[in-house]
Amino acid sequence: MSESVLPVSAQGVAALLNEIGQRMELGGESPFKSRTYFSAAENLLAHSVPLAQVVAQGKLKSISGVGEGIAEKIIKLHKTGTHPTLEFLREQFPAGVLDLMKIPGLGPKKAAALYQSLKIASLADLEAACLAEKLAAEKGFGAKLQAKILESLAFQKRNEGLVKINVGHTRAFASSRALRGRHPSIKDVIPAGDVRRGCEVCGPVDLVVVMDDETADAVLESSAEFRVTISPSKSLGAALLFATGTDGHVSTLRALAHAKGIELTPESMRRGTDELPCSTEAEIYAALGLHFIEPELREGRGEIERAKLSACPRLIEDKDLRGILHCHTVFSDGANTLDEMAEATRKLGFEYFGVCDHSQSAAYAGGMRIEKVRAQHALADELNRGYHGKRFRVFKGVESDILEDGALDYPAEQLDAFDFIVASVHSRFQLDRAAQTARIINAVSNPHTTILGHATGRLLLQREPYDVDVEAVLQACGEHGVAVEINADPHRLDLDWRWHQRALELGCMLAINPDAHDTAGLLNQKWGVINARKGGVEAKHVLNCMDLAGIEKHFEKRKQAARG
DNA sequence: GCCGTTTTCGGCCCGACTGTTTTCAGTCG
Repeated sequence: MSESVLPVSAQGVAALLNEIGQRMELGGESPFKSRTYFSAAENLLAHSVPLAQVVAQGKLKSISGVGEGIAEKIIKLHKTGTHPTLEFLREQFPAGVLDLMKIPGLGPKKAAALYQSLKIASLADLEAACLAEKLAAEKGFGAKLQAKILESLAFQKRNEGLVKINVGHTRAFASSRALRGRHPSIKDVIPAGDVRRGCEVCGPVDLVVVMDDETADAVLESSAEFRVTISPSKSLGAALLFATGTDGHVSTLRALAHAKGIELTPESMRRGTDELPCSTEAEIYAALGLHFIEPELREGRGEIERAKLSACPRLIEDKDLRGILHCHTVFSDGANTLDEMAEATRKLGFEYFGVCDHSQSAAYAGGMRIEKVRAQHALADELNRGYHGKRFRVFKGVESDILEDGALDYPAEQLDAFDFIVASVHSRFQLDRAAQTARIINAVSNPHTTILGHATGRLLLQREPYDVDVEAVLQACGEHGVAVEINADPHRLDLDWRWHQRALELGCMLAINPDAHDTAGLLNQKWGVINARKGGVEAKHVLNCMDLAGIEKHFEKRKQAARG
């Protein structure tokens, strides 16, 4: 390592502040103190001015949650990548103890206790202790927790090597940029595989390197997290097709080709000794008598049979979205104000912004009591007066908790004051299937409900969906005219794309919602669009592809119906 | 550690569940 360190980015500094906070928790510091570090990190990330500029201008303390002490730490972390306080804390616990806290059921107290009593300093240590039944014998632990930990370690193992779509994309495009400079004969590097198919979780990076100089192959080697296919331009279509997959899709295509006397390989397409053109995938599908199949649909789920009969639908694209619904602000657990969020949305070219802060039961997320709702509505009215004539509107929404019995979180007269309502489950995940299903059906049967939020509650690679009869819920949404959310947060992407077609068959509209907690989160929309494409969704199926006039009418119609 | 003052220290987001206890601490959302 060289002495001169590049300034650490805001993201890097935020990660280090979070580490300080976590280590303070482990050390038993006041939870208020560690929480300050977490919120400073969050607000630093949400701050619109570049960190280097804020530091240079001495304006760190203008960031909420940053005072004298944390400002000094941010400066040192930014300039050197560390801080004496952090180094001191790092001496108390090995890094592996932080990993323990990622296991559900293990918080800072329990993680610290396990390190101190059993010297558990990694997930491997933890697993060994559980298998040896040592954990259950510890004070404060028991057989149930031990079993739950083993289960979640197994869950992690199943998902080993997988990353969420946003990380997958960053990785693939960064490696592709890096490779491009590697050799002068490289013409292009195209991410394929899971990334190109728009999968919600991605395995190793697949790249197709386009180069016509075959002697240069040796400069590129595949590895465990990296698979490279080298292809000349003339057979790029074939190479891309094979590298994109899935195996199921490709093997069905090959069988189809075989039946037509065509041999299809990653290097070529031939009929007997005749080379057929395959520089694009379109040429290959055409030669096989198929309409072109978009990469997102190539999952071996009947798409080839459908492509024999008709062209694939014009899948939704980013530009089809006209507005944004379901976002948070400082009125609950968001980091930006309502006007910052609305203005950022308008600048992205959208026609409307639907604010949906948490409802009163979500106390942990700063859920709004009725007085706070009134204040937000007054502010929204004021902003809308300012937007008059600018073809932009703020809609007064709310993300209402679905209570245990399926009721929404405000009395009916209050519900009536909102323009629209996203109803979501945030508690009681462990209800049995029948109760959970009945609860959600009850919520979507409420005439005030406009959209069902994150229908299954899954957190990708972190938490399984709650046990619910999705078919029955979608059927109820269809019957009651409730749109089903495709939550575009890359941690969720819920409703799962495998259910999208069924939802449409049952008469549901879909809504692609970013669930943004700051202005940067508005860009989540792109993951939602990719996911919807994977589900075969078209713009006409999506609520927020309606223009401003259209959605005003939709909300108004539902409100009239709710008033009966 | 920050914040906002009833300007110098007390409050900070809190209620419910879960598994462990044997009356509650820790975790979670």
